[in-house]
Amino acid sequence: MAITLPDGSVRDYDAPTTGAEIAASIGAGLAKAALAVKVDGELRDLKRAIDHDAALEIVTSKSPDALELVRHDAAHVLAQAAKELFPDIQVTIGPVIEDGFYYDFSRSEPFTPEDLEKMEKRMAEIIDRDDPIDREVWDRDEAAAFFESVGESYKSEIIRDLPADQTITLYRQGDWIDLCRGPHLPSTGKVPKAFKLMKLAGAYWRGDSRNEMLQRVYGTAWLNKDQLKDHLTRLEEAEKRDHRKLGREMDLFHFQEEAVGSVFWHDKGWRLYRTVQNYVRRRLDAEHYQEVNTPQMVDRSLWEASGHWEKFREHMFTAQTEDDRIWAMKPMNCPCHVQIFRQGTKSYRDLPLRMAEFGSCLRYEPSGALHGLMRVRAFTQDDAHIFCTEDQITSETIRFCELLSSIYSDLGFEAFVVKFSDRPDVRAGEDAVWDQAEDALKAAAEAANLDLELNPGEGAFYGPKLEFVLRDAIGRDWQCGTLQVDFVLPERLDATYVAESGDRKRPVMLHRAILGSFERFLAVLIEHYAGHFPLWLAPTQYVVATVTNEADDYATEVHAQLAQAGLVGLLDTAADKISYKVRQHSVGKIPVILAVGKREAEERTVSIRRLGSKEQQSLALADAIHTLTNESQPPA
RNA sequence: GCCGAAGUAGCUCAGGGGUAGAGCAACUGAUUCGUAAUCAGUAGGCCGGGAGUUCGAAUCUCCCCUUCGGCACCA
Repeated sequence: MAITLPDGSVRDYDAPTTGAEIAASIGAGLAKAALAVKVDGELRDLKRAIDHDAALEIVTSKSPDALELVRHDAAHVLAQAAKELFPDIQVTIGPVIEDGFYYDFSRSEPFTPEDLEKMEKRMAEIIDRDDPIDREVWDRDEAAAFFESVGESYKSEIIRDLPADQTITLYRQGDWIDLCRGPHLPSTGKVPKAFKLMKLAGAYWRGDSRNEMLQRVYGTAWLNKDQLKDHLTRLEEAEKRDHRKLGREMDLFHFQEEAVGSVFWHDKGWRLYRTVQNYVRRRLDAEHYQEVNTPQMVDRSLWEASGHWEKFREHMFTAQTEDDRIWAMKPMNCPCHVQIFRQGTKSYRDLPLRMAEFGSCLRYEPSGALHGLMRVRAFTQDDAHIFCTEDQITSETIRFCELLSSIYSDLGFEAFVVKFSDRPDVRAGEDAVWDQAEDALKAAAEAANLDLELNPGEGAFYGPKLEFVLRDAIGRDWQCGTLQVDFVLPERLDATYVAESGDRKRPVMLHRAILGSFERFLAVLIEHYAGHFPLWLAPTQYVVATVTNEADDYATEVHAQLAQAGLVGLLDTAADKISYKVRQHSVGKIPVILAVGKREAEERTVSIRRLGSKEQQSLALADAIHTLTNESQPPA
């Protein structure tokens, strides 16, 4: 039997053999380091028989697959530990996730943080035992009966639902046996002690809120302790830049109980908001969007016509007036934009018609969904609808993508990925219309040179969508932009235009947003920059701080000239030490500190210190104003 | 909405049936100083809200609200 190794060499073995034996025949070191094998590209247990010619690769901790194996085994060790400590629980599933794993258990009593510590300790003991992990193939019915007999009804339910042609495998480690597809490490001792149980949470069985709630234990697992430490450090860094914390510290906004899910924007936060909004408005103007503004409150009949009443009624704020009319606070802008489109007769010559609104919407989001600025009940979208012909979908998509990537880049985000979400189970419109919409959007995305990740079944109820997910400074992803093709709403709300032929036709609506909502985007922006905004975005751009009161007059003049040049900043003439002032304003994340003392006053210069730098630069006042004015100009 | 945890000064937190605490911030005064903390003093609280137990509740019990971590949801 010929086994081809990654370096191209071919070795001959008697069949059957195993990955473990092959590794041993190559070298004792490799045998020890081996975690699993790849047979013709398929990841397998080291101990599983190999009985045919194959390309083979020994997987060690250096392989890209190692982390996944280790995390998967850590999940199993957790399940074993939990079962040993709490024999009355049922185990369910425990997959690998980003940075680690989780395991869902069924138990009437909630786990406590102390239980978490116990489980972690027991996991270490199981690893020390170094129990061999062995694969067994079982008959389906026997396996289901077995799990039923030991009180593991979730496992037997999983088995019953597995596809008929799937081999049922169980893995035995020590006294514990679990249903699993594998592959696994050869023994529990191979799991590095570089894991940590992170948190407890509730999670629905099979992800369905109609099902019972299980108890989920989250863990993080790595190949070595250094990696674990790095991960924990990254989490601490993320916590420091949490927009809720920075929002308070930088005096940008607050929330309070009387207005759950709505933002109280303070002076500085609102300045940031306006800066971003004004920037986006200029970009839209340049792209020939019409900016409109539509009613906050609209009679329910419009939402019934659009289909939103039926689908989202319980998530809408409503008001009833003396005349018994029911009004809905608009949860979105599209139906209103169609009303503007319907005013007067539109011609094909009017298309594409790009209608934009900084649309303030209200949605009664479920209480558990609220999260700082990221998910609120009152928010403003940078919304627009492009009314166009089918032929224009491609060119409008390309145009939009160019605008979007340019705006992201100006705002400091260079990387983003695009997801394509197609028809959901519950939807409006005929399948033929969906075919048409999906094909059109996909073709347009291809024409725009986008690399698409597929996101099946995640489209809006009226059409497929592209989702633009940007990556922030510490590698986290945030969905912000969207582009959705809609053939349904123009039909429902009876939007038409007169075609070249003189016939009335339905326009296509492209729903699109770049930031998504200002609230959410500003949260992302705050966290991306960790509050250290570039000058054009910073709500307070500079502070003029005196070294002694002898420089007060000059400092006042510097401040006045900067303000005259359009910059926003502070004057600090308090009788404190300059080092104290530097600290105060650095903590306040003011990007530029201009220190002026006797020397500067005499020479008519300023000493500039940038946030995050210990360097100082002495510049003539006029040059400093010139430099800072240039730097504070928005990109467009 | 569901599971779990938490709400004490502006912030971070201690206290745990018998008069409400600290550090930082704030305010007042002094300090005139060269790039991340000068000194002293003052003020600040219905201990998230409501009910109950008790001679007495910030503390114990119940209900509610909000926040946090997840799940579900996200037009």
